[in-house]
Amino acid sequence: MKGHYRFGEIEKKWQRFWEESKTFKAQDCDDSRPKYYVLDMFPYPSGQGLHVGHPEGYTASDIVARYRRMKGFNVLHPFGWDAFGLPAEQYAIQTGTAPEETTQRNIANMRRQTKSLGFSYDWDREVATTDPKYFKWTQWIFLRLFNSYFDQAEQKAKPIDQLPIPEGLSGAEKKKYIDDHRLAYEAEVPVNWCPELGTVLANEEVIGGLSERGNHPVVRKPMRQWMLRITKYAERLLDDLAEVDWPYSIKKLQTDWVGKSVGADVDFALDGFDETIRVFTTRPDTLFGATYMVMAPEHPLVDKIAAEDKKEAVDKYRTQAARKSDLDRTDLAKDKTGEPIGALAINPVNGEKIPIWISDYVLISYGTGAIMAVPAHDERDFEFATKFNLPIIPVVEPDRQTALALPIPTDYSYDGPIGERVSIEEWSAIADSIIKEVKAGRAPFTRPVPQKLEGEVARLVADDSVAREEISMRMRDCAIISQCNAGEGWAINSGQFDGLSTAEFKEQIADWLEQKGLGKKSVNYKLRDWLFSRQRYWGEPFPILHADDGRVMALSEDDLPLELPVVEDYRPIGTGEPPLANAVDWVNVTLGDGSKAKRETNTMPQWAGSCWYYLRYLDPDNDRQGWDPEKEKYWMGDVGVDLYIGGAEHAVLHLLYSRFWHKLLYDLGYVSTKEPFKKLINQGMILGEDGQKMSKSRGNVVNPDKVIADHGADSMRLYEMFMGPLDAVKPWNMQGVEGVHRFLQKLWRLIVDKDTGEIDNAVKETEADEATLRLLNQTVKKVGDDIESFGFNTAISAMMIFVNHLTRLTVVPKAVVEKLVLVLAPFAPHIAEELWEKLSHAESLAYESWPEYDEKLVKEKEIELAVQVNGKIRDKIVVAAGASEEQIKQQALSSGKVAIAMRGEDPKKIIVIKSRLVNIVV
RNA sequence: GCCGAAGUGGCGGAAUUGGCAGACGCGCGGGAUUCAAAAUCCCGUCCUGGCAACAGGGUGAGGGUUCGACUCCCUCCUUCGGCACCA
Repeated sequence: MKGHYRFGEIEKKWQRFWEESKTFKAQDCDDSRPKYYVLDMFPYPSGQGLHVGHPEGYTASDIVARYRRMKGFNVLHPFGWDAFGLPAEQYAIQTGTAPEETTQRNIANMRRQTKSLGFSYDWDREVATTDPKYFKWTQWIFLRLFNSYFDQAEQKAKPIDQLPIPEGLSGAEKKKYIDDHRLAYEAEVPVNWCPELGTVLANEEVIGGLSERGNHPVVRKPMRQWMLRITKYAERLLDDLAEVDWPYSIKKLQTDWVGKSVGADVDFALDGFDETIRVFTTRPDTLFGATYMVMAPEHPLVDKIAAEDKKEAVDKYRTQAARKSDLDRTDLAKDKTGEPIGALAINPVNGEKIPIWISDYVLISYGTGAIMAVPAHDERDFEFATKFNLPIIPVVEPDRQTALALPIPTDYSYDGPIGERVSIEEWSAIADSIIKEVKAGRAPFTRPVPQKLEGEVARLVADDSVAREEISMRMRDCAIISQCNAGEGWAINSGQFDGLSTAEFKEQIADWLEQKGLGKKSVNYKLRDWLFSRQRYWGEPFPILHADDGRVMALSEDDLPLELPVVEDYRPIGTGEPPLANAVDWVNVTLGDGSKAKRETNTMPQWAGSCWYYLRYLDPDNDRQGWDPEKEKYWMGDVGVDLYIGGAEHAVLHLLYSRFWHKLLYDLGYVSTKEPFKKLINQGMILGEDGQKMSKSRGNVVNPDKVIADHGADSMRLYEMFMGPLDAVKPWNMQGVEGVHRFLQKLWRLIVDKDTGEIDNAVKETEADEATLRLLNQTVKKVGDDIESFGFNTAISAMMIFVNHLTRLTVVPKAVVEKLVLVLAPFAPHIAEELWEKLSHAESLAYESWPEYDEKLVKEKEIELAVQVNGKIRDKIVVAAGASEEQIKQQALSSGKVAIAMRGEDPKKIIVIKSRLVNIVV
């Protein structure tokens, strides 16, 4: 049976052909064609190999790449390996196998798997982040960070030698000043230290305060770390999101991660001390409601101002708080803890003395590490105040709708120095007095009535709506006090500011504070500087030397790459020093002047290599530069990477870090766009056949090698695209693979004679009939449109419909199947090439023009319209495509079924939607 | 708790963005072919009633807007993903 669809042979044949002919080699700087850069998020080469989730994104990007080539674009479609990573290091610790070796083996296997799917990558541009020829430039970019500072006024990075240095600094001060402005700097920051394992753990390796492996306790321990000043770019990272075409949800995630809040810094004087405490608040309009102050336990001023008799309690609380990991803190979020420190702050707006507490719900790392607490209008402060019986003063009156939604107070009371004591028992008395006032003729108010009061007083003022309103006005403070209201509204209890809206108040109080020298407008971000060092072996070494005299020196560019030393033992040494500290010969360096220095023994995190790989693809073999500026200009053009496809798990960190590095490179003139990735698409996760996440322990992992062996790469590609929308989470179904495989079989049999393997006799050089021609044009249009809008599943469906149509014909016009083969090619390239060859074309179809369609032939000649009577379909009519509204009306009314449904009544209105339906309203 | 996405046949999913709900595929039922099977082809397949023509119901639940709602608005429920005291 010569003519069977032998996908195995065909796929190998064409993969070899593409590889040998370098069919997909991208031409640098070819100005004769528009460029198109399609990028996949490169994978970590794991020992598990490829899983079926990988080819989903890769197939989608490959379809676009192949489609764009046929549309005449010069396409850059590269691939590579994010090859540094923990698993290889863990394997090294367990077995002694060098991570380099493991990594090479895994890359070889995954490269084989990736190639077996027939993706049109330009393999000549393959990169691996672990290759010294690659990480030389990762280190080079680090040096750019180290040797740059951020000019606040111009909002951009500049070379450090342009940093203006204040007059009169000593040599040491000057050096410190410079170091304090570098975008890469060293700092003592707390990390997850596991004494038992003698190592530092990543956050995800710590579960409930214990190490993931071995369940040993983990503590926060300050250690010297490299940090990157990403926070300097916070504003630009937010602003430039407007320039990119990304899913809304990803933009939102990034926005929230940066976490900009606008508010004011306010200085509170201390009773009995010269110092002031600065707080940051987004609600300066609630200053009059600040009834106490909270400082983070770690706040440096605490020691100084704590009262003698409180010191012991304060110390105790601090040690407790220090022992909590970040996780513990959040676990205990519900139950607030704290300790008064016996000092008073003075509220600058009204001179009230308010107590100062410490509590771990205030973070030292955000804002100023101290807050003014406004329990009436902040959930956390409210919780704290009710627990510790602190006063609550409402200073914002919610609008009517919000007030109505507030539950009625039950038994809340407090004994604070400010504000009145309120309890449910007193309500009747208050209500009585209100009613008296109302009867005395006070003006009406538009306030809601607390429901619980209604029963008691409604009787008295049954027919007096004015009274009801008045009562509710008087009760509002009770309602507000009993419940925290974080919303906006109008100022009350706020002196001369009463009556202002929240927005107006914020404006005015900021000016007022500034005038009095008590505060100013201020902006804060959640974003923190990037902890950029790891105590690991398998990562990029820092190109940094620590001289014995304390100087920190960068290697010169000529000394790059700084390669990893060969070591015997991949474990960290017990002190917490990274494994590189074991490599004594590597670590110790004699400088040109004979003095000694030690190399940095931390390594860079996995993010480093993936931050800029899209640039290395532009010029992967360049050993003089990270990339050639001309090539960068050509491929990155005005918009950067045209299409970037990858998993949503990188929505925040990878994309944010990449954007940060790109902006630095932009500031220094190495790249020509503000943003690296113009359009971003996330592929959704593929679940196992049981609808669960694929995992070895569940035994529901689908092996791509097996799918390809059983059904072929084309079927695999087609199925992954046919499953549903690219970004949806969807379960695998092996019978679905067979379904698309049958489609390819059907197409094959349509064109190839099963005995001879030649073109089937039914395929003839002949004119297509009208219906076939119309469907062909519709299919070509649909497939093209769907590729452009990433609707691959419906594109495949359209091709299936067309193939089903063709199989019913006795004679199949050759020109028609040729176009079909061309539109199928991006999806199932192997079978398409084979059929194209059988249709007697000597050249690969990879650069064949995408078929044109004729808009006139896409349109139907006759259209079936649904006829509704009062919105219910009663009949269908067929009209000519160009029929007028009047003609359609007449034809609709002449239907017998319609007449019955109308029951003899006259049409009140007839709605005609051309090419859709007619609705007769009676 | 907050934020984001999504709920459509037995299953994956379509629906020109307010206009014939269920395209296409899977599965299932029936038939053809075959000594038989696989493969292939044809017919059927949202639910209820009916031999049928047909009638009624139907897109997580309830309400609303509209001649007309899977699509827009309000309330609620469920699932998935992210964040976690950020003042």
